[in-house]
Amino acid sequence: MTAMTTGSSSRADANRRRILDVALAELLRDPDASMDQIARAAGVVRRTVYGHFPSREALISTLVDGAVQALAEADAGARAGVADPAEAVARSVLAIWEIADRYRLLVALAQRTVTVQGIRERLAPLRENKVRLLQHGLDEGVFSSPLPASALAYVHEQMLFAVTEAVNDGLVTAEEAGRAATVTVLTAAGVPASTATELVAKVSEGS
Amino acid sequence: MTAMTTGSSSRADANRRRILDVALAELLRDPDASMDQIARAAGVVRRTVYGHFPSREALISTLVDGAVQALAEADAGARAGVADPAEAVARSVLAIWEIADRYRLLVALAQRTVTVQGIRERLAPLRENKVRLLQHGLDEGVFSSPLPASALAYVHEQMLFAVTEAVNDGLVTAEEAGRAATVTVLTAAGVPASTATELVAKVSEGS
DNA sequence: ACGTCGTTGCACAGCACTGTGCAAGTCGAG
DNA sequence: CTCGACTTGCACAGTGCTGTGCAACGACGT
Repeated sequence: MTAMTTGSSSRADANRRRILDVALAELLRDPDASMDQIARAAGVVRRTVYGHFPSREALISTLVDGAVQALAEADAGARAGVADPAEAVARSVLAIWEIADRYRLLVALAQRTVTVQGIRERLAPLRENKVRLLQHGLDEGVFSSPLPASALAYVHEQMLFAVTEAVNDGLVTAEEAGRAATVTVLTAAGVPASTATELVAKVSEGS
Repeated sequence: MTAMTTGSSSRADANRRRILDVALAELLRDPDASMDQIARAAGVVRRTVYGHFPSREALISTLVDGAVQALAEADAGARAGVADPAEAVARSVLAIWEIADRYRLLVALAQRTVTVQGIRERLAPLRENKVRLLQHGLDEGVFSSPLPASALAYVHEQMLFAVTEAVNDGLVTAEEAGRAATVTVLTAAGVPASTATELVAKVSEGS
């Protein structure tokens, strides 16, 4: 009774994790990837996936929950106790960039309203935090933009996506991409290019 | 023989145009829209659509060709004979914004590699022009960015998409959106916010 | 050696969509 | 009115996916 279900469940758990991992990668490549594609990519038969997740919807839902949680933690942790909005944005973007995979999954899935309807809802609190931060910066004059904070949040999201795409196409090295994306996000928010560059250099030097 | 095929072909041509129009709108909403959805939205039976287009692929292809052509013409016309890179970008973005529908269709369809494989190829010349323009601006010092010109082009694309989304969600009025998007694109390219605002005001005053 | 649990392979029903064929309509031009 | 074209409604085969059932197989701890 000491290690009760340690039997084949270790192998089973490993399979479950691997299925989730490979599903993330596969859905990233094609948001409409079938259960068969995912199963084969995980080196497993389709029937086995249904042994772990009752439906495609459930699998994706698990993935989405994990992604949202990872993003929320990264974002919250990065800018805890940071007063300056510009620096908070910089830290936030750099932190989110580290787990851009999760982020892209959400963006990709959110565009098919069919699959999972509640992505935007589950992502809403995170987005609201970002909007508040941007608004704060606009109020203080640190940021400036013809767009309202809520729209600026969209721009920031898509910007991360664009830079990720650029990395995929080999236009930017993965190392530079995070800092470059952050600088671009800040300048798009109206922060002077020189200030943004300095800030990002300062913030990312401790990594 | 004077007006030969004027018979019911006028109605037929009208149908064909309406199918294309409504297909644009429908595929914008859901890039995986079925032939039946499109047909019903056009007030027609599915079988009729197949009377005009031999396959779903052909329909989409026609749509893509039209979109690419419209974009190329708008872009080329907008910046003909404009020397300053910043002004050229401003005019180009404003012009493209006017037909953002077509643009969004391409972006949306390009993300499913399954449907039409050659979108990026057909869009390539347009993108190359943009890259050259951005490079020119970087060389002259009008623009500044940690990203290379080719990656900046991606950022610009996604930015238009983000602002369009903001308009859809009612965060920005459609009137302001074009100018706001242009200013944001310019500032993201490193143009100081004040300069960008002035430039856009000047360029768009003649509309 | 044995039971348990995960895995496999196969088969099946159900669904949604594509593309085609065909007979019966409809509408406008001559 | 009548011809010719476009359109409609229906039926059909084919495909690819989901979710489920079931029997056989494998591995691992005891």
